[in-house]
Amino acid sequence: MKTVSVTVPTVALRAQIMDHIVGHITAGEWASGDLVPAERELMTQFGASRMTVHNALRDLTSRGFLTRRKGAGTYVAEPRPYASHFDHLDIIEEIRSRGGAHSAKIIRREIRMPTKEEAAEFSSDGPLFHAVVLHSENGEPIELEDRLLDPVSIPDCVAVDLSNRSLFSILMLVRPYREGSERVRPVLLNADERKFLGVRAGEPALEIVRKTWTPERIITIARLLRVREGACLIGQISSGGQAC
Amino acid sequence: MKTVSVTVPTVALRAQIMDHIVGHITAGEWASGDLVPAERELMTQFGASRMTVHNALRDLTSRGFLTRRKGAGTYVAEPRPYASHFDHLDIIEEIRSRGGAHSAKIIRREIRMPTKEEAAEFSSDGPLFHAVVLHSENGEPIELEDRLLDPVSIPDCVAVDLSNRSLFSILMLVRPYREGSERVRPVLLNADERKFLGVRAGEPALEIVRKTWTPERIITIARLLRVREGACLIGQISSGGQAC
DNA sequence: TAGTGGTCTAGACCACGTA
DNA sequence: ACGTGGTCTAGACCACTAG
Repeated sequence: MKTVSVTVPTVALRAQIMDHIVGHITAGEWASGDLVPAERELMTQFGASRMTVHNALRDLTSRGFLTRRKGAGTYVAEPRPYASHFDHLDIIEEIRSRGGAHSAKIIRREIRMPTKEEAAEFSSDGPLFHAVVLHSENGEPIELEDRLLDPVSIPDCVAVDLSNRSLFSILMLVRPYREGSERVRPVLLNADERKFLGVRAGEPALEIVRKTWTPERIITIARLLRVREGACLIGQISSGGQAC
Repeated sequence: MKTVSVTVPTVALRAQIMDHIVGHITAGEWASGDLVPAERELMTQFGASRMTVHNALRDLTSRGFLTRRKGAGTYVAEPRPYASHFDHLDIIEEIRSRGGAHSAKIIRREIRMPTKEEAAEFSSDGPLFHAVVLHSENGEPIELEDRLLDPVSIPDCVAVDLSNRSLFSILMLVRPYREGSERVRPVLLNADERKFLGVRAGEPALEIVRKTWTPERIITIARLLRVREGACLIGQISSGGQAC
């Protein structure tokens, strides 16, 4: 006889408890508002300590599957409303992920004084960096980027090479963990825009207006006009789980 | 002398540790890839037990602020690429949130056999529920909804009152915790579509094609044509934290 | 080998809600 | 009064990584 050491595929107790509960929810056996077994009950059911059970339930709560009320109990959460998710906010990344070749042409790049409206948007009378860049995929223009930037955020923004890196990705490096808003709508292009983008009148275009800010101030406002492949946005829809 | 009992605003130790770390990250003092103090070090720094420190770090890891490697250490995570979020996938909710009055007109509602392409999409030769609904806000049409639905998901879908509830919200009730994909692009409308929506030729429209499924099968495919207020989508941009 | 994170236990005290 | 979740401790054993 010989003793052989075997790697037992141990599944963490916490994960077992979480799977057990999520399983019942997604299977529809436990509906929204239903009471979930109490911590002390799950302890005996799984032979786990209270800490383990509690951490499993806390995790599921932060993911949006459960709601808990001190003194009352643990309940299956209401499914949160659906939301759609779009990645690839950076046109250069988007093109690369499709396997295309990106090129950019700088149409304008200057530091100038803001108009009254712009000064109000940025809550500042200081000069603004204004860039207009035409992005192309495999030689075909797909996005016209018109961007205003508070130079305070990127002091050397005038020196930046706009053709290889997008201003967007540079902002991400300098100022991660920010927030913003986005407005998407279909528009008709004017003659200048059509000329730059190389499309004929009547060709539908997508306008994306994006504002991003730090807790203190607006950093940048971008107006993106997209045509051809660029005018098509692909997103994912999700709900229920996940804290977003 | 009298002893007065005071409610001390105790901040949970775990939260203190989390705030401490997130603070250093968002302030830019700890950059991506930097090593974060080890659990045993934070224990002495905060006078906390290892469980408390560990749970704080695990929480921040699940939120995307940190990455951890067993045997190596805890590091500040790379900021994840930006993503934008759109709520209000339900046109009726969207209109209500604007304070508008919703009305709907059923243009088509039938159960019919699928075309070859549709059968392939649904991986089923069974009959499909096909509905076309025109949604209006304050009397003005803003969305033309063309929806195919696998009747298996909602057996009594033919009986549903489409004017007060959207099929979307009903699906949410019956089948929460699903996923889907969404494609958004600007389009030109044909004569029929313009007639229904009451817009003139050349008016830009937004097309949204949405597919949602359970782990097993596709439930529904919807093609939404949006004009006027409906053609404008407002979303939020976020990055850095949060596990999505 | 020393240090790291991953996991778990057994017990404790507290605040809260229900009855 | 009792059961619930919220929080924390002080230990323990393990697997992994690095020098």
